Amino acid sequence: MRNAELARVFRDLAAYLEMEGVAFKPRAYEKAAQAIERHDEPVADLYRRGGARALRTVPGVGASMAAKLEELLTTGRCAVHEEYRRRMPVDLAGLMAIEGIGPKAVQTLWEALGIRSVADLAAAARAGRIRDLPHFGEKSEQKILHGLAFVSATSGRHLLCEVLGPVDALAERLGAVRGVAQVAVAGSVRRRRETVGDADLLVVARTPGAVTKAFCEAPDVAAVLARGDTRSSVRLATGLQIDLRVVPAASFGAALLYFTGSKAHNVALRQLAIKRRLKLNEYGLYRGARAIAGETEAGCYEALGLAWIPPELREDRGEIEAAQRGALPALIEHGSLRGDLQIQTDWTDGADSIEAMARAAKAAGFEYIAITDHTRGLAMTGGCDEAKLRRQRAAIAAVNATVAGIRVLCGAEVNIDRNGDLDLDDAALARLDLVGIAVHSHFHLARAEQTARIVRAMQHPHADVLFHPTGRVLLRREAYDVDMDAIVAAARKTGMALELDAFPDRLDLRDEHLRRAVAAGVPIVIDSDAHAVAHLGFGERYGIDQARRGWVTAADVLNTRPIERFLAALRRRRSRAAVSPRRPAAQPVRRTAARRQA
DNA sequence: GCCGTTTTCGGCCCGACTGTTTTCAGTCG
Repeated sequence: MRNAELARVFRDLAAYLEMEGVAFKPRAYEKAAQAIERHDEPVADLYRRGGARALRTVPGVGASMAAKLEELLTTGRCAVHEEYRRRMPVDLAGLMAIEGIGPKAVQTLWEALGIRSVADLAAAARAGRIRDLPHFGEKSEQKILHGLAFVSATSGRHLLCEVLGPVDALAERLGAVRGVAQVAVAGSVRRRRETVGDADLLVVARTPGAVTKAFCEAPDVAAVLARGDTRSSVRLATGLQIDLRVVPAASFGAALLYFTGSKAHNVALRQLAIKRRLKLNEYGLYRGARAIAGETEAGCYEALGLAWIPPELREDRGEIEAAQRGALPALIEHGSLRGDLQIQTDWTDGADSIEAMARAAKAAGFEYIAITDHTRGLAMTGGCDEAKLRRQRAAIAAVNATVAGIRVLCGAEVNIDRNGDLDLDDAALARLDLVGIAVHSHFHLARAEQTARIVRAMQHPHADVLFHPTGRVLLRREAYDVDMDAIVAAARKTGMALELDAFPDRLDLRDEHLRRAVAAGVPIVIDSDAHAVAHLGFGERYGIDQARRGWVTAADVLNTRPIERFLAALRRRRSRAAVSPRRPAAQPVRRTAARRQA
């Protein structure tokens, strides 16, 4: 059993206990579920090595939970969980994924209307049967319908991070088949879109039958949707559809171009070809009946008078014109990051210690990191107040003294309150090497108010970086309504950096916002938002991809710089901010006023 | 149910919002 499956059982138990009104236990199960999910190695391996005693080394797992884990790992079942499920056989995770629905709502919906699934809920809401339930009303019903619409609009799509592994594994499997000359991943996966609907693989092979067989009979395949010599299609157990195309070597480049897309990019390229009295399709670039390119992508671009365009840019957002002018950006490369500036530890809601994070970051090749635990406004994480930060400063100094080869900076992820004030006093902020500021509450303010609140926080002279600027969670929560042009303008004016939070379900900023920011000359930082040692690679793995989609170069990113140059940039920003006029007091903002600010 | 540099028993999870209510329950971060 994988960690994610074990965690899921514990999450269910937390929800069932919550329904019973049991105190404290739900939180305990929730915490343990999180620890299991984040645990570096499979908990199953831990058990194999050290038995039930070893299970108790997972934080939040004591005797009772270790026994349940042991039962799950040895029998694949948990009697308590099954008993709950027998009494209330509902899709807990699915229903609770809808915004505004928690354990108690699930219970009411089940007991009053027999709702078991998201589909049941949709039917009941559309029939107007929700509004008459106790503690529900017309507005709750509307909210559920809205939540359902959001879930269905995103369903069928997958996070890039969940797709890369299985797709690469399948590509590797095909590459090992005799007679296969080339394998490539195409489609939106190659363009590194943050979410993908399906994946495309391209193969050049002398023996299409053998490749097709290896593809359709791969271990993860749940269903074969189509099976032919040039095109096959399967669905994995995760629901992801993967298409395979077998193409001749002479057409490989043209096919790769065609199947990488985007559609808009392809249309623009074909129009360009027509202007030159050429024809571009998935088999090649043709003048009359004669192919003048097709074997390689670069050859196709060249014959169209273009430099080769990196896949991340192929969205028809000006990349073709830039390629014509020879003005494509020198995109940031993997391996460019020297620092990671958003890291949570076990001082708040992270899983690992400062020292463990420092050692892991050093091993990953970082030269510096900033510890940025939450502040007191985020009470649920045990957020730091001024005194706790003073103690942490001493702990960080101790780590700097013992761990050589990496510099650990004192920072914080400081909460922005409703008025745009920060929840630490100025003296404490001034002592920090790096002040990240972030919104964690009041997501549903009107656009003008939300924007004004964040802009006001950005004007604080001690603030260095705006963390996860839009607050979105991919496939789960929309970004809050904020005027990004106003945020970019404020960053430009204050010299503040905007973060690309590379946690794979955030990727916040998104591509277009990154592009606007760098066009305005706003510095970017790319962070992992690590809550555990295993997360430290996120910046490198997902952040760089996303940054490339945003036309970002290494020079735009502060944490590509060596530590001294990085710190110098922060100092320049702070001295600049210190002489700028006092921030206006918080006051109700009219829509027009916010627009002028932009 | 877990945990321990005040504790092996007694704390943990708190504040704000929303929608449903006329004083509160549920959800969220």
